[in-house]
Amino acid sequence: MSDLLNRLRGRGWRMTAQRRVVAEVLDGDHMHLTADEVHARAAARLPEISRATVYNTLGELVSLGEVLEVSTDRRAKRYDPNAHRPHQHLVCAQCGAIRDVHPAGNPLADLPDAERFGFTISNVEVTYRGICPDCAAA
Amino acid sequence: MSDLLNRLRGRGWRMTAQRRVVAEVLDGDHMHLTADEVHARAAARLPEISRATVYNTLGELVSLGEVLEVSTDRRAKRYDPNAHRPHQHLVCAQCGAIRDVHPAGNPLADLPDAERFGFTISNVEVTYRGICPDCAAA
DNA sequence: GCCCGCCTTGGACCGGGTCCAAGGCGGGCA
DNA sequence: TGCCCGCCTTGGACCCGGTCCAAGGCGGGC
Repeated sequence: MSDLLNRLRGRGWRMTAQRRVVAEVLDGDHMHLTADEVHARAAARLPEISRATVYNTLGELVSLGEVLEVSTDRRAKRYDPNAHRPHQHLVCAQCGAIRDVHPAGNPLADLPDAERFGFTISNVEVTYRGICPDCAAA
Repeated sequence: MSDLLNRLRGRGWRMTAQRRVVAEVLDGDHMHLTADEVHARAAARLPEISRATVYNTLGELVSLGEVLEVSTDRRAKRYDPNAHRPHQHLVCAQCGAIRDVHPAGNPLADLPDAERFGFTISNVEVTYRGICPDCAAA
């Protein structure tokens, strides 16, 4: 559980109360929180923590590859702690709920050479959109 | 060429100089312009046109299904006049260039039932990211 | 236990986008 | 052809997520 903290320490992170709290919020339950939601949860434990620090820390976690940034809409970015198994996202068009999903096969394989226009492709993002069971029932 | 204008008239659009100019800018060359770029090109022909009108008109074209909104980054939305043939996007991670691409097969087919969590999926967006030949050469 | 320099802070700022009330003008009808 | 209704346009204020900055705080190696 504090594997994450250990990895971070191992990478030379100066361990501050603020960083620990942010890392723990993300590691705690695997949701797709916005920066503001992370800030709110962190502030519940460490009331003085500032918005800027949360943004800084999230940015560092992203560039260390410990957390993924997800932009499924044009509202706030969301942070996905599930960075170690490749996956895509399924989003409810109505309530915005997000689920990690694992499509079969490699989505890159679907793009013929003639459609690559000489690009060196490194990454594919797939977003499935639809209505979740809860919204369908309502 | 003014097929677009005819369709819009047919749908009860009140045809104003502003709307005509915005529609023509988009219809003119098939790029992926931002709202501000559309505004700049429209203003070259109709200097008094306001930003608000460009946003309104783009929004209407999108909801009429004549233009697609593309959000490949967290900067400005882009508007894709190629709304009548389904396609995905290939984006240069360095310069931001965007190309329409047509993957083989239906990307939806790759998502097993067990990974759909009861959602009714209506739409899939795929973004391929990489380096374009120009940036690779530089 | 000290001290260097990385981290945190809060508040200003930014950019894309939306909203609004007031006035303009398209186009159906006579 | 001309009038008039009501849809469209305008510019400027506002919103929201995010970034930047200078000053002070504190982690942790020695």
